Amino acid sequence: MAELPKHYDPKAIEEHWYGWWLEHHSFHGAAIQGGDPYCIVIPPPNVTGILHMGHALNNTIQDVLTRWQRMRGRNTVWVPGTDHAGIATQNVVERALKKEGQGRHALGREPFVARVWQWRREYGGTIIRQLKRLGCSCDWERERFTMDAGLSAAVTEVFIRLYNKGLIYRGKYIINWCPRCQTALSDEESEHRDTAGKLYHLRYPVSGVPGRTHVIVATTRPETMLGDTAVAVHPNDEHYGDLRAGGRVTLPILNRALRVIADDYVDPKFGTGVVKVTPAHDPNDFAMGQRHNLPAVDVMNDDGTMNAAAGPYAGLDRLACRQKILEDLKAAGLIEKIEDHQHAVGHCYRCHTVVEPRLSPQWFVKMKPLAEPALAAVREGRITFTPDRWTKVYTDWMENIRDWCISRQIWWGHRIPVFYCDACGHQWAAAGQPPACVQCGAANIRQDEDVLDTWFSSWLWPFSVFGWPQPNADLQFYYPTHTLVTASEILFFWVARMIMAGCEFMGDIPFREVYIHGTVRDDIGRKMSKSLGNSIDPVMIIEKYSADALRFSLIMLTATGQDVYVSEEKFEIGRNFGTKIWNAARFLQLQAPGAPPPADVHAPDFAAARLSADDQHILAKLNECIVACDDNLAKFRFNDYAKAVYEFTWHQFCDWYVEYSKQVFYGDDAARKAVVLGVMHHCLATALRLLHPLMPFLTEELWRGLGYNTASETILTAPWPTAIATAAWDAVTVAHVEARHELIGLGRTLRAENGVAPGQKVDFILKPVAGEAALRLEADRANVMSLLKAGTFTVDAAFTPAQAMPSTLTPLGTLFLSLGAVDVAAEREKLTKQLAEIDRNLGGVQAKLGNASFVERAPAAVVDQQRALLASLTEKRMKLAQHLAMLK
RNA sequence: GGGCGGUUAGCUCAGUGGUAGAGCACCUCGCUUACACCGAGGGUGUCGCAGGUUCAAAUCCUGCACCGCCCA
Repeated sequence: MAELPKHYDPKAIEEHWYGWWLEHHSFHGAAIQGGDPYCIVIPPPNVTGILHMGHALNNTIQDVLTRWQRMRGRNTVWVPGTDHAGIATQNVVERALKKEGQGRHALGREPFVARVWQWRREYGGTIIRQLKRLGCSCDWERERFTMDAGLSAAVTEVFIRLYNKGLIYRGKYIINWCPRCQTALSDEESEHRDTAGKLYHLRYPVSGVPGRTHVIVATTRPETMLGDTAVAVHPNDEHYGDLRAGGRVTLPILNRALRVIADDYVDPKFGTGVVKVTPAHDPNDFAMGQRHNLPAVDVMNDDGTMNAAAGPYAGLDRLACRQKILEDLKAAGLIEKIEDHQHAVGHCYRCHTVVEPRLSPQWFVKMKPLAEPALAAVREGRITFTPDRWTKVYTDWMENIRDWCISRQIWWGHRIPVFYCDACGHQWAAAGQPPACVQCGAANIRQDEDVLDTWFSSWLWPFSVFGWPQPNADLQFYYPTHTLVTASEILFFWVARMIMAGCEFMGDIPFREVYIHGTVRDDIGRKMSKSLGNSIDPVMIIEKYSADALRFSLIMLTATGQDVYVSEEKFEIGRNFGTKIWNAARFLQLQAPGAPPPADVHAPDFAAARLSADDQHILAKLNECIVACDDNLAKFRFNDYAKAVYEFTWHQFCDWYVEYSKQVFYGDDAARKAVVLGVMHHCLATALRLLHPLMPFLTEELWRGLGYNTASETILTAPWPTAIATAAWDAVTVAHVEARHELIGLGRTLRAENGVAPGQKVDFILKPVAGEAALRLEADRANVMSLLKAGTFTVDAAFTPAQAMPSTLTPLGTLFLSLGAVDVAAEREKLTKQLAEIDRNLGGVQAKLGNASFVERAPAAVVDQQRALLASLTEKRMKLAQHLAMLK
């Protein structure tokens, strides 16, 4: 096999292996293959979208889970697709039309929709291509789009069912209106932002009450006063008894008589205790209007300009109207005062225009009946959230759920399947295009003009992607899906609604566990956004650092459910790690050039007797790593999973085992070499599989490059490593190796402290502790000498330095550095410092053990641990004191 | 106004009762035949503040401050 180049070149390799996987349908699963299903449905990205870091994190996590479960042998399917993003996509196409000097109304509905389809064919595939570059192992043969025929049929079916059940109704209520998009929005689509505004205190003239010429009302939107039909006070507020008894309040400018009503909603302590009531432009005022039979006067047009009801202001934009009204009121002396006021203002989530609460005829879904089973599913633990704190957020929202406004006044989307008969007035819901009225047979019927909220199709995603309502084997097999991975932003928009839809239409939950990850932010904690210009483009990172590096770095940095701060340098973590593994593989390859790896790398028969202490140690560490990977993956602790592989590969395998192996490979014990080579191949083959979900490309390249592909051609379907139950190692031996690592570290410090040049060989003498240490160290001699760059390494239980020698205490004994000339004063100072540190610790331990209630109440194990600590500190202290005494 | 999250080494974050950790950055030395995208060594902390519980608190409880998010 060809020698690997010194640096990993990801570009060609990523494209090559992704192509290979696609060609071999490696990501595809189907019910017919049987087995244990594991399914994830992607949160469908917006078809107009381009990949950002949030997508990169979200999809890397899904890919990690998918690849992990696939390797574990489950029948795994990750269903990808996009949503049609009604408002966003329509906006994009309208902008394009505008450039051509055209508008959608001039074009007409059908040609416009055709134009959107054309746009989607040309540009709608961007994010899908980007997901492929990220390495996502989605089952692309199942790619879906919410406007596809099948998914559209699901939408219609669901609408009709709910309609016939009486859960969909049309009515005039206050909704959030975006004057720019000219459509209604759901409550969730109106984003509240704290905005610095003004609170205008206005005087409304009063007559018929002695001593009262006016009342003062306060508002943040003075232009809405034109729609006022009452003023309200609290029923128990004595200040306004007179007003309620016989006062007449007049609306300035329009000179409309306003009713005076008493309603609990009014907070008598806020402002003057009088509020203006505008039933057509405020949800609370609307509710009051209902209670008191107030007329509702709508003063605005769809585009945010004032209509005829606004009298002299008709035709003005709402904000221009506000200015003009304020001028007029000021001239009339009707402004009491104007205060600065912070308040939350709704903004359109697509175009960020200030949303207008407005009375409008719209379609709604009655949510309470749907929420109950969905709430039960979570309360009973059939669906779990990770992190758990989201459970409460979910249940709070569900308990206070409000009806869902599902109609949109746009053209791109699923048209509401409701038909009206102009002849008999009948209204009904039906699929397709009915030729005539189902009641009177008249032919002049028309379909509702509105389309549905995009989320009205997304909430069906976990079953519509499998062809529901058509019965089929895949739906049966993969539903309920297993894990849903998403960001918290769409918990209400999407996650909660999917649970409701699943319970209602499938009679079962859509998924079992929801993992909610954090938001990707820039390195000073700001959300990445185009307008701030602080976004890091994942594709640029892939170009520069590789997809594997992007994936590994992101995961390594993301603590479970916490936000992650990234900057470009962070991606060096993954790149460097990739290169490290690459070079470890090269090293291994160079030890047996041209030879295939041992046949049994995956299930080696390690005869314990032939394994050295270091062999046993690395196998024990590998086993710990497997356990940690499984444990952390099962708990969605992806960063700890990444760290476990990183720590094993870099620090255990490369730093210690590979270094140790050099002694063997440079020697001439062929049998030893064979064993070490076998252990190394086993470690690397295992580590590659553990790492594959995170770094799919590099691991595939090495899997084949090192010839591990005998049993499984692609690492994608290679069996996930399992922890070894019967230990091929001895715990005491493993502990000895750990202690020896410590000894070597301390020996290196001794060299550095005493100014020994890195390349210079120098003699060490160890006065071993009692027990097996001396014997074991004899066996380790070559190893210790090599890693300490020792000229000689003498183990001598009877050693007493004849002169001043630098020394250090190690778990295996006192290590002396043999130097010609020694800076005695410096050595004394060092040892004195160490002695002081030991005394400090000793003091703490003695205080604890001297405390009767500690010995009495603390668990025996803790007390024993402290006693052991006392013994070891005491011994260390004694030895240090002896050495110090000799330094004279 | 209600809720949630955060506050630990210069930075980003683990740690969730028993002697404070990682990665990065930084400093010193080294291009030693896997790797300078590297190796060896180094050191950092009143664990936001104030009380309380406990033999023992970064960790549990209460209150407060600041930062962020969600919902009104």
